Amino acid sequence: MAPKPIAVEQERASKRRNQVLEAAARCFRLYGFHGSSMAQLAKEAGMSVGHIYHYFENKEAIIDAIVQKDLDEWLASIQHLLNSSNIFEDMLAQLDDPIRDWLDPDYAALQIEILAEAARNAKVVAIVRASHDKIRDTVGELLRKGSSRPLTQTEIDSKFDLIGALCDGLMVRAIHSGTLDRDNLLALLRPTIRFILEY
Amino acid sequence: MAPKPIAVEQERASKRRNQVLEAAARCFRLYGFHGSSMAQLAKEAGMSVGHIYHYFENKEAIIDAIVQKDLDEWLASIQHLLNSSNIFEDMLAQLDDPIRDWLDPDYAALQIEILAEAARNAKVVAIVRASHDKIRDTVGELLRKGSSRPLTQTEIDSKFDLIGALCDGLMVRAIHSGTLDRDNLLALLRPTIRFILEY
Amino acid sequence: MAPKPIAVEQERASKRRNQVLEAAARCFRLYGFHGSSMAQLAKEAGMSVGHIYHYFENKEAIIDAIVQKDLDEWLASIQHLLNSSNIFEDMLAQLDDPIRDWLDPDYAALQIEILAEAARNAKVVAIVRASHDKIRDTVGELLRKGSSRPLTQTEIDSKFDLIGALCDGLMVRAIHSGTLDRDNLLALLRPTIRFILEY
Amino acid sequence: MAPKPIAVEQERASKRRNQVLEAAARCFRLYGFHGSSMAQLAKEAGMSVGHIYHYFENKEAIIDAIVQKDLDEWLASIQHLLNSSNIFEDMLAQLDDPIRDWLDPDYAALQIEILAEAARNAKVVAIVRASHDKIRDTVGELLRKGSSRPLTQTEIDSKFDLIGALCDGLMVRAIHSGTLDRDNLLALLRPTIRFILEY
DNA sequence: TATGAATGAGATTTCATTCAT
DNA sequence: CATGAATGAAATCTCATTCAT
Repeated sequence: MAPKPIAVEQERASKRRNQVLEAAARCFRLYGFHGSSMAQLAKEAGMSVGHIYHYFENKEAIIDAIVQKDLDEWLASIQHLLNSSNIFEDMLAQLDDPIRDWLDPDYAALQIEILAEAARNAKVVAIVRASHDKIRDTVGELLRKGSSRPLTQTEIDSKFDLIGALCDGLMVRAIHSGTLDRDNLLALLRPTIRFILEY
Repeated sequence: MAPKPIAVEQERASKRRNQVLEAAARCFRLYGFHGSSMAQLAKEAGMSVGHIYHYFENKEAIIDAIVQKDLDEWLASIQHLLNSSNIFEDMLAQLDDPIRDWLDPDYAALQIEILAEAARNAKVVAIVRASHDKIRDTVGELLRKGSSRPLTQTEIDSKFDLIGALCDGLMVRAIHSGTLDRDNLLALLRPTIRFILEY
Repeated sequence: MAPKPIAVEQERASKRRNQVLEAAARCFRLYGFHGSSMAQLAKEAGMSVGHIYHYFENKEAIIDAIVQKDLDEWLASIQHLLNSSNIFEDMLAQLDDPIRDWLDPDYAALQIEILAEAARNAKVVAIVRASHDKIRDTVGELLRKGSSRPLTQTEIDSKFDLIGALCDGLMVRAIHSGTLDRDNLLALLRPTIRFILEY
Repeated sequence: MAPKPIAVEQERASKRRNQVLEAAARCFRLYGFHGSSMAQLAKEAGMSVGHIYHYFENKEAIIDAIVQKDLDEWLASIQHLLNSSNIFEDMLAQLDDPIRDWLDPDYAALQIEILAEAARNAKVVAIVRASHDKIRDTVGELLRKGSSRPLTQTEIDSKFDLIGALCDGLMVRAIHSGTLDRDNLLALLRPTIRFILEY
């Protein structure tokens, strides 16, 4: 019989790849990169161990793909602010959703896992830094556009890093605090970020 | 031969235990909990693999002890502020040293490793939370003492969490940013913390 | 559509089979029987993995076919000497070409691979021995025809085995000597073979 | 309790290493380097799989050691001829034992396995060539000493290679001939080698 | 005829832990 | 107190073979 059209094949392959990535994300969240075995990934993905290797060269490649995907989504989520006419107010107004993510232990667990891997794995740290640089550029532009006065590059950098540190830090505390009171936190977070933005 | 006095024996044992913990800390910083083998720990500690099991029940116990030790040192490092007469000013003045730690990639790597483990390991998260609660109490008292007006518990909590998030977040960024400009950062960090303290 | 004539079909099939065998020979030379995967063979043959199984029952069958083919070619290459009127002189005069083969590392590698397989694989050793017996018969006849005096069967056998050993041995040395000086070797090889022939 | 004397430990370790090598030689003879699994080696050596890795870095290291050991024994077996006063006659007289080895299918199988590996494995070919060069030097000296007339280096080389080819070739034929008549073969081999030696 | 997705067994290697000495 | 030989389970990865299309 004739082989199927290429487009159909590719779509199918891409679906399978995603199937693996989603299974991997679940496993990695629960057990970490090195705590998740290929056998677990395979079971979770509903696929044989060997077949995963049709889509990914090795386990490392799955980790890389997960990290890349996660950062891409992050980057995409701030792009729309570039078109805002009142950037700072929009940022502050839309703080709720990201905060929900950062304080979600599942989400936080994967972020921390990525960080821990980045601390020792050259390939992963390269991926993280490349994305981070893009985010820095994007947010830098947001800060410049939204500011009421001209900012030097070092001012932009320190504002970016401090706001970033607040976000990352909340994520960290989502893990080691028993429970955080989100509303209570937001009540102080908002004025603090405004303070930094307008400093 | 006459048996040695018990006190001497115990001191010796305690020394050996620390020898292991210090070796473990070095390994864990470099390779992570799961990337460090017992053989590596033994080599680094100048001791046989089997002998480590005289001092620690298993690898897990070493991890627990490292985590506990790290948090104890953290806690100890803020105790002296309780006796200060001008708490906020002292805190801000003494920000340099901790910042140096947080931005040190080696130090940061171990903290992240602990966090990642805490995200999945019930015993470790219990240790971290117990210490965290003590720190929360101590810092809470500092905030109460140092504040110019009476604070509600929720106010104290949010201030603590936000300042804590800033610290933790800087550590995170020490890993995924290439290099951070410490002085530039401090120039904005100090007023931001002051803002939170005095809010 | 009308089915194609059977002969055409068969010729096509035979072509495809050879395509696989030639690809296999290339792979086996480079990586050995067990170092070549079916995926490699398929790629080299410009054919899908699954399709190879239309022409060969399994990998073993490909190995068998390669071995058979190689020996058949060997056998064919000495047939024409049977018609020679001056057998020994023709043999000695035509020594150059086979020597070139035996000293060619690529050629030698496949022969050794076949031998190594024969040492452990009953089917392969059977194929090799069957061919070997035919070669023994053919060369035996050459020796009888070319000899100036009547030879006993044991004399023929030992002459055959010793000349054969010289050829096989040169091949072996092509692998483990860095480089052999072919001309230098021929200068002594020719009189030695003549010595054996005329003994 | 006090640790044992180092010498005793080392002897024990060396014994264990040999235990592995002997088991490996048996397996490799029967199933080849790549046909023998670490599990088989372990079983044959009466040792757990993991423990083999205390003595050898990996499977490759075992192969290398086997190859080296085999060649060392070969080299040792010809050293005593250097002290002979009638080298050629001694060589011819002592031909029986080596011939027995070369025609032993078990012995031959391992040699062929080594060759096949050498044809593709850079490390193994280096080991083989290094030993081969030593053998060439030793035999070269034997040829020079035993010869009745002065020999050029190229003459020595071709004599060495041709005699070597005869030996290697007999080994090859031990595998692919059903059975060889050793006495019959020797009756022709001896004069042939004498012919080469005295050419 | 032709594809390549899919499987699952098996290979090498690592490592926490135990135990005889 | 001290060693490191020894185990065995589990991890990653490869590959011959099958099968739906």
